[in-house]
Amino acid sequence: MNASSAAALYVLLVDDDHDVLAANARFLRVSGLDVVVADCATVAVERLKEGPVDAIVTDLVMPGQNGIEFARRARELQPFVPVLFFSGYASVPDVVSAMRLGAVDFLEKPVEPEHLLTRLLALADGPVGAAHTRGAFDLSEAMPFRARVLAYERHLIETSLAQHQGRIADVLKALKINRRTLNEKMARLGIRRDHAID
Amino acid sequence: MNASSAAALYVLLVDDDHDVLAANARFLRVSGLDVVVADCATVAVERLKEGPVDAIVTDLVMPGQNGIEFARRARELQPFVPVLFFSGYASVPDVVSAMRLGAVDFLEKPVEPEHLLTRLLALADGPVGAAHTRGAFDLSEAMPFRARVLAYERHLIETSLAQHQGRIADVLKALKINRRTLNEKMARLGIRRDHAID
DNA sequence: GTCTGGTCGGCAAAATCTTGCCGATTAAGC
DNA sequence: GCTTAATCGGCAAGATTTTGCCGACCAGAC
Repeated sequence: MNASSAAALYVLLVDDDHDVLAANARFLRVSGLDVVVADCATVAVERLKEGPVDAIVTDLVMPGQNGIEFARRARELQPFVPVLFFSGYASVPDVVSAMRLGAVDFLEKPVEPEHLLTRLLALADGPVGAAHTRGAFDLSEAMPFRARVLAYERHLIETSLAQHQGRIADVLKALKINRRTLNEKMARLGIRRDHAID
Repeated sequence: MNASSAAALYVLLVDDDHDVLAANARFLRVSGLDVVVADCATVAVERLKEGPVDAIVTDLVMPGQNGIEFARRARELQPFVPVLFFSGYASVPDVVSAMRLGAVDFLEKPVEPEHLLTRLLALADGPVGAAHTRGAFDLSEAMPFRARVLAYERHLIETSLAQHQGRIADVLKALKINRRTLNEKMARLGIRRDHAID
């Protein structure tokens, strides 16, 4: 929460450009964060093996192992660490890959230190990787409990229905649910079994 | 709807460019999918209100409501539907927003119909981005319906509890649920509100 | 035509869940 | 000690949901 006290964020900063790396590291440090740097994926991985960090900030494009590869490796070592990418040449597919891999953010180069700091601090309060760690389900406070549960029921049924090409009998077995109950729910939730034959 | 032929994917295609819309729709149809189109977010939302679709493919940039806004709205109506964006002017932040919102994919314009089809079919078998888009909920078929719904309820409650530092009163408001009911559920599900001080 | 497998929906009893009312408990303040 | 705010849980009337039983449909097989 507060970057002032002893609970400073411990950040691993990875960038192959030494000047940028140093500059950013310095800025973050004077801003109260604990920063450890690495100029390539290999070094960064070594660093991760030593112990947990609160966040990883890495360039996407680096000689040797690229950011995505590195992030994948990092996830193996520390499954829940938030990874924040930045890149000057990010293509849409790159960003998609990164986000799928669980990136919590993606900044564009040149990275403004203040901006980076803001994002990092944001990680601190807001339930971090919430977005992907938890799924698109607990979208904010928007929907009331009841509605969400119903939505989930609908999802389960529709999914199972699709998975079994709409054969009720199979869905029944898969979901271990009473036929009458399933029928009732489908009626209530307005689920039609379009998924016809195949 | 079209229940005659196959267990076709039922796709909602949204694009303000009528020509592109028509062309893509045609291609997908001859490829065996069921397609319903909309030339703006408003129409698309109306369509969603009518019933579930298997996937939504939408342009990111549209007059009126943009794709992100639309996706958010769509999620309220159908929380689990996979949303696939495409855009020709996607900026990195756009892609980040989209992915955070649970997009399963992001294509660049011009969209090659074959490519789009491939991505859509990919959704069909292996719930692709499932891991994070959907959360740990519709994992295996293992658990029976009842159990899964309960697990989801538990998740919702625990999440909200954590989000409000264990203050029941706040959870009540957030989830719009009766206090007595929440208490009952917590007792039934064996949820304790440990979440002490921070 | 007749039979069979897969589905539906009406009905009603049984099982559950929801919720208002009320008193109890605990921690913090006055 | 007394008061207030935040929670809990017992109880019971109501509201909903779940299910078994039964008859009906429809499509394909015989």
